[in-house]
Amino acid sequence: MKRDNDAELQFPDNIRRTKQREEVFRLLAAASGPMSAVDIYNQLLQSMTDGNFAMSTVYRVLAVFEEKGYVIKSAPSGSDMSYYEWCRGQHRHYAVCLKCHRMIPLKRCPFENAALDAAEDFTITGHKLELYGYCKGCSTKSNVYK
Amino acid sequence: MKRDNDAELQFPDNIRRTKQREEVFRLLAAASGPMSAVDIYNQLLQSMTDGNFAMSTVYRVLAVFEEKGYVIKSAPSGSDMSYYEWCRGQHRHYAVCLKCHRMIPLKRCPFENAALDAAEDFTITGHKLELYGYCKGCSTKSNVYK
DNA sequence: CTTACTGCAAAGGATTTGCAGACTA
DNA sequence: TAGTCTGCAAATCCTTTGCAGTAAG
Repeated sequence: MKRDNDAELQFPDNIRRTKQREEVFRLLAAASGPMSAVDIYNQLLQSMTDGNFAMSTVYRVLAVFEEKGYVIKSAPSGSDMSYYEWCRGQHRHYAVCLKCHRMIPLKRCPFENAALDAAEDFTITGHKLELYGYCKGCSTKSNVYK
Repeated sequence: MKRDNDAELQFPDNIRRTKQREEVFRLLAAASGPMSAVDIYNQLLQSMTDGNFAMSTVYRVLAVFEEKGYVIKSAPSGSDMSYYEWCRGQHRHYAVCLKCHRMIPLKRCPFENAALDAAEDFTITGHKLELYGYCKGCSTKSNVYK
């Protein structure tokens, strides 16, 4: 059931392998949604009982992955930091919970190949869609603010 | 032709009037698209020949406007700062130029009231859509990167 | 062995906050 | 006048960068 995401993902072979990069890759490959640099850093601190990890290394590794096109970086409204996701071929869209900030992937892109009569004189190369609201857990807790 | 945006916009009467707030309001009301706090600050420095304006005041005024629901704050991908727009009733979507970062408003929301079979167990309260690409001026300059 | 990568610490840029004085209602 | 708002400067938070040591190919 999780074969689509797990089994096929491999560390890219046009990037120098280091322990740090492999660790970041492993986390992103196993993640179900985008992670922040801090998320990654904290998880690495736990799993890495040996050497130390620097926050700056996380950012640098992510920058390399993004530059090579293996990682997508995004900054949802409401949160003031960036989130990173391993690129699994086709783009993804998310429903972002206004309370816990979890990003829940949509099952498909609501646009597909529909011709958008968007702005004139504009060459569209991509798009980003986020739905905002409350996830199952948060919507039942009733303390919905703003 | 510009009546829709200009003539009807008025300073909200449930907010204390100060010169600074009126100035920020005036700029946002006259703007054709979202402005950053720095944009606002710079324009204010020019028009305000008398007193001084503090960057922090701009942020505080914007925060009040947003809190009261008069201003929408957004953070497009590619830029690392937020943009603010006076809320004109219905929400807007934008085409964001990857080069000059201009945000060009779309003529209509591509969703309208279509039922999105989005994520299950998720209560949608809003959404955000951005198209990325190149505006007329930038696409003809051919130096398209990334 | 050479070049690229990492950890550490310090720097940067956008945004926020503490505080005393200024202004609105 | 009472309470809110502002300017200034310092502080935060996330992210980036300089530098010297370390590891990959």
